[in-house]
Amino acid sequence: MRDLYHPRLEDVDLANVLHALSDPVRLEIVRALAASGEVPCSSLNGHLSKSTMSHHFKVLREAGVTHTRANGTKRMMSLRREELEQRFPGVLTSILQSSKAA
Amino acid sequence: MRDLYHPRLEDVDLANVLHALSDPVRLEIVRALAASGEVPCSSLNGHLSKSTMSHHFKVLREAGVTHTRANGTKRMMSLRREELEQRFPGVLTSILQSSKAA
DNA sequence: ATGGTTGTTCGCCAAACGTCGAACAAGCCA
DNA sequence: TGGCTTGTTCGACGTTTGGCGAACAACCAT
Repeated sequence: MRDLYHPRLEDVDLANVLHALSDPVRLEIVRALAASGEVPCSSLNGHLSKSTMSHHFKVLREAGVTHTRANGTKRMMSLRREELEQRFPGVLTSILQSSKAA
Repeated sequence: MRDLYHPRLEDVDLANVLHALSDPVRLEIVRALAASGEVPCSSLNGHLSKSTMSHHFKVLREAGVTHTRANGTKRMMSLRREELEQRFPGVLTSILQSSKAA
C-alpha cells in the first residue's frame, strides 16, 4: 500500500471539508469516529462494498477531516478534531451536534 | 417565471446544506449575503454567466440556505439565517466565521 | 510457504455537477 | 407599444462523483 497523504492543517480548505461532509455516507463515518475515537476501517463497513468505503475514507482523509495510520493489517482512522477546531472553530462541532438530531 | 420553491425549515437537510455551501462560488454568495443582508441577484454577478449564477441561486434556495422574493424585475435574495440557526445551531455562523479568514 | 484478513487501486459505468449561450418570461419606463 | 433590464429555463458539453468487482499489496498466523 502506498503512503497515505494527509494535508497539512494550513492547507486544509473549508469548501473541501464541507464537500467531504456533504455526503451522507461520509457524514455517518464522521459521526461514528466522533463517537468512538480511533477505530479500524473494518468497523465502519456498512452496506457498501469495501472499495466504495475505501474511496470515502480517501476523500475524508485528503480533505483533512480524518487521519489514518497503519496498524498491522488494519488501518486505524480518527478525526482530526482538535486540529479542525483550531482551523475552523466550531464548524465540525456544530455539524456533529446538528447531525445527531437528524 | 415560475414559482420559487423554498423548503420548509423542518425539511431542510444538513448534508444538503453542506453540499450547497461546499462550492466556492456559492460560499462566496453566502458570504456576501451575510455581509449585506437582502440584495438583488444582480449585485452578486461575478465573472460567471448569469445562467450559471442563476443555477447557484437555485441550489442555495432549494437547499434552504437562502430566500428569494420577486421585487419588480429584480429578485431579492437573503440568508435564512435565524431559521438555520434554529435548525442547525452554530453551523452557518461558524462556517461564515471561518470563511472570513480564508 | 500457504492461506486469511484488511484495505487500496484500477478500470468501468451511470448519474450528478458546473459551465455556457440561446431562448423565453416578467416587469418597468418612455 | 416597444425596448430595456433582470432572471429563469433549456439543451449541450465536459468533468467529477459514487458505485461496483477484480486484482493487487501488506501483514499476520499457522
